[in-house]
Amino acid sequence: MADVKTGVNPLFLREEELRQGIELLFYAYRDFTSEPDAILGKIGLGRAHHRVIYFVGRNPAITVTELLSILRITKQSLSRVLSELVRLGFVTQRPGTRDRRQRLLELTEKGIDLERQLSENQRQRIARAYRKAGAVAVEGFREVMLGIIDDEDRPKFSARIDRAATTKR
Amino acid sequence: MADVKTGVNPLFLREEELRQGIELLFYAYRDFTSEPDAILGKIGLGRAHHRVIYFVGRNPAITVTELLSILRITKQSLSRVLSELVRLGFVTQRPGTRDRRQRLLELTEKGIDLERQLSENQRQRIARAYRKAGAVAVEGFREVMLGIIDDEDRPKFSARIDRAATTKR
DNA sequence: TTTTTACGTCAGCCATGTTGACACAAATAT
DNA sequence: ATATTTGTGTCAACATGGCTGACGTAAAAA
Repeated sequence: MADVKTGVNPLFLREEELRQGIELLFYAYRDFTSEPDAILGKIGLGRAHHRVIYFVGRNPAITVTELLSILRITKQSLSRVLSELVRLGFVTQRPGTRDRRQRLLELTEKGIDLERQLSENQRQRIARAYRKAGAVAVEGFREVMLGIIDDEDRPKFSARIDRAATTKR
Repeated sequence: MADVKTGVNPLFLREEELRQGIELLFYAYRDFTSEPDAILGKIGLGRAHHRVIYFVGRNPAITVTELLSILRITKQSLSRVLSELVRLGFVTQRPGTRDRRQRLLELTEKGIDLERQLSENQRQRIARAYRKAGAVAVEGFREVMLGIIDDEDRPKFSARIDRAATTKR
């Protein structure tokens, strides 16, 4: 508030800039999730289902523990959603070969279809934004987003490594 | 999948790029909200309270209707959270002067303190990311994020206009 | 053989969203 | 002047998706 009076404090601009960053994240996430949510709503599913379908599709044969570490929710919370998806035939489970306690998760055809439909929307939104902003801006976007993300998850965005090489099934 | 076999399909890279965009948003938002959530949890509040406190702090004398249009939730949902904040002394309401049906919302000292504490965390996260990425990247980040946001909310990010000039109280 | 790990389940609670219905005062339109 | 619309609030009921705590089982690892 003192900044308003002085009018020349560079910290005011900085604060304003940072608040814009906060708001960009809020609005982008709000709009980014709204359409898939609407599609999901029609078939009695929610955003939590979307996340599971997305990450299982993205990481075929992912284990429950790995999925939990991505989502950062409890196994009880995941269980509810995951067992619904299995029951409804979107996801299959099969025991791991080296470790038979594991349940490796995969999308069924039906699951792949739904995943496509949901993320198509989001991909289009991103594609539109990327196209409009241009390659340099996209690189800047990536850098800033990576800086916002906790260190431990950044490696996920390095030139994509075959997960089979780093995790044992 | 066909892309994997051909190995040279440029659409594969594009798909990968877009999926990375999706994931950047997921992880960034997850990490961006987790620390404020923890602070709020200790005093018995949640993310919904944070959003209200944030936008009331950002837009002093905002009306309930305006707040609803930002948050895109129902008035019943807002009511629960807002009346708690008023009851706990974080937010005050006063009737509008030109329109006495309105309840103009403002943060109390206590509300300002909490807002500071919560968004300080987020500002620091953004500041760190901005610093690391540099000015050009930040501009790219802004452009892409604006492209992701629905058209109608983009004007909010133009060189900040005095709200008093565009909305009547 | 003991301990740890991966996974699951039951039960209950909380936060935050929804819809629908009703109410009232104030502003606006006819 | 009266009728309608708008801004706000409230009650009630329900859904989703988090959480904790407790307990169980099979398989892997020590």
